[in-house]
Order: sequence, then C-alpha cells, then structure tokens
Amino acid sequence: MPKNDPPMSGSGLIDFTMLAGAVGYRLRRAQLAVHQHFIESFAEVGITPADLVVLTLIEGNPGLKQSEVAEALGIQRANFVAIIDGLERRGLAERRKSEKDRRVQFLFSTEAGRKFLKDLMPIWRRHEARQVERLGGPDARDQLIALLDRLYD
Amino acid sequence: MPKNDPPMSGSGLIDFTMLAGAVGYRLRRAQLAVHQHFIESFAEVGITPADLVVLTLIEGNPGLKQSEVAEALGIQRANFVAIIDGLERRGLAERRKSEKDRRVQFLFSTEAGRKFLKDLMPIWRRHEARQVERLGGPDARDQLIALLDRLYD
DNA sequence: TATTGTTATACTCTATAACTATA
DNA sequence: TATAGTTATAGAGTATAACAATA
Repeated sequence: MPKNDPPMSGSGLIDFTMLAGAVGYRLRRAQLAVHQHFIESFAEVGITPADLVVLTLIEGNPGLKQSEVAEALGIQRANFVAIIDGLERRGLAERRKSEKDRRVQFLFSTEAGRKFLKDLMPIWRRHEARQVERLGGPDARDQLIALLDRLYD
Repeated sequence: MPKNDPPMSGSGLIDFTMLAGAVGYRLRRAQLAVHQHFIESFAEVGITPADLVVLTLIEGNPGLKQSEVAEALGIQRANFVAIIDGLERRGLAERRKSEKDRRVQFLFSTEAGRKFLKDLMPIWRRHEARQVERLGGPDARDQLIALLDRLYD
C-alpha cells in the first residue's frame, strides 16, 4: 500500500465527536437546511426570507419607523434600505414621511402587499408544516423555539 | 396630530405574533447571535468558524479526501479550496496527493495545526460555555442539538 | 465518460464608515 | 451635536459552470 494512502480512507465513517457539542455548528447546518427549503418553496413567487419577514411585521404593525423595524428584526439600518426599496418598487409596502419629524419614515403595507401575503399563506404553511414534521410535531417545535430564543436578546 | 403619524408610534411595543411560529426566523436570529459571539471571541487569533470546524475535523480524522471533508461539512467542493489554501498557507494543515489515484488529495493537520487547536481550546470552551449558560445548562444544550439535527440530513 | 480538484464568477448577507437632511 | 435614512464599499458565504488532470 502506498504510504500516503491512510488506512481509513474510503471507510465512509467520519468521527464527529470533536464537534459533538458545538452549538454554533449545528445551528448553522440547521439554519442552512431550513433556508434552502424556504428558497425552493418560494422560488415561484420570488421572495426572500427577509422580504417576507419585513412585510409580515409591518402588516401586523402599521406605521412603525423604518429604524424600529430594522432593529426589531436585527437588520442593520443601512442594509434595510434596499429591502424596503424592493418592497416599495413592487408596490407591496410604502414609506410615509412623518410630519412631526421630517427625518422619519413610517412604514405601511399596501393593499397589494396584504393580498400578496394572503396569497402566500398556503406556501408559507406548507413550508412551516414541513419543519414541524421533521422536528416531530408542534411540541418539539415549541420546545425548539423556546431554546433558540434564549440565544439572542 | 398630523395624520401621517400613527397612534402607536413610539410605544416601543411591537407585535410579533405573525412570526411566532416561524422556525426559520428564530433559527436565523439565534445563528447570527452565536456567530457574532464566535467572531468576537476568536478575533484575536483570526480564525473563522469554517476554518476551525475543518481543522477540527481533519485533526480527528487524518487522511480524509478533500471532497469527503467538504461533503461531510456541507460545503461545496469549489468553496472548500480556498479554506484549505488558507489553512495550508498558515502551516496548520497539509494536502498529500494519493499515490493510488493521482486526482485525490488527502488532508492532514500539521504539528503546528495541532498546537494551534490546543491553544485555542480555552477560547473555544469559553465560547461554548457561554451558549450553554444562555440555554440554561447542558441538558438544554443536548435537547437543542437533538432538535437541530432533525432539521438536516 | 466520469470524477477530483480547481478557477472564475455572480449573488446574497452582513458590517462599517461617511454623507444628507433634519432636529 | 445628535439622529434617521441613505450611499458606498468591503468581506464573508454560497451556488453554478467549466476546465485540467486523471481514472
């Protein structure tokens, strides 16, 4: 046997014990898998997770300041601009300048935005149901979410 | 009151009920928080999560094929090249051409790589301990990992 | 023909600094 | 001087296609 070819090569078994307790690694793998499934599910309507989460939030909370929404979602102000630009260009959301403080922009979903969200609900529910199914049921989902929430403020 | 300024503006309370069950959203927030803490923790030694996970895996599994490591970690083989290039340039890992099949590269950690990993252990343990602490103890950590693993193959 | 590693490329996500207009 | 939104930019991370060497 050539000396460079290690004994275990091709065994198909890889020892992951050193990564066993790595929370960040497992989080990344799980997040990537769910993200991938989201992208595939919503490919036909062309919406990103960020778009959907923003639209959902301003639909449920009309009139928040742009910076409030960004902060609530953990998105940098600077990066938030392009997201709102996109939603506004598609007619799904709109900015309204405050009359009290001319620096401020309040955010609202439009009629088209509300219809868009409503039409998306079946895809959304299917996507979430898939995750719940993989987790082993609604209780497991609630348990997971409770744990995840402890990891961020 | 100017008509554009909504009643709830400035209340500080944002309704998240529409996102309550969104597994992907909570995953992203948690993953981002843990990733940020990792970056801050390891800033002084200048290593990314990907670098560390790769080095750890080939340390525990000497002589795997480059493509085996990439696939085991869910990284595209094209993107894996730069990671190994970096580790090799820093003298922490090395490629060895198979003599059986000249297309194949086996991966090994170097002596410097093993020392590097060993020196990193305190930072690593501190980082993990922080996550376990936020979760509420080792049992919560194990529970979380078990749930996360169900979300990917 | 198929596979391994590689290059090139594009697109997304995140972070930071600096600008503008207002306050 | 400080704040809200914006612009510009840089750095990761990820995905795809195509190529060279080898099988």
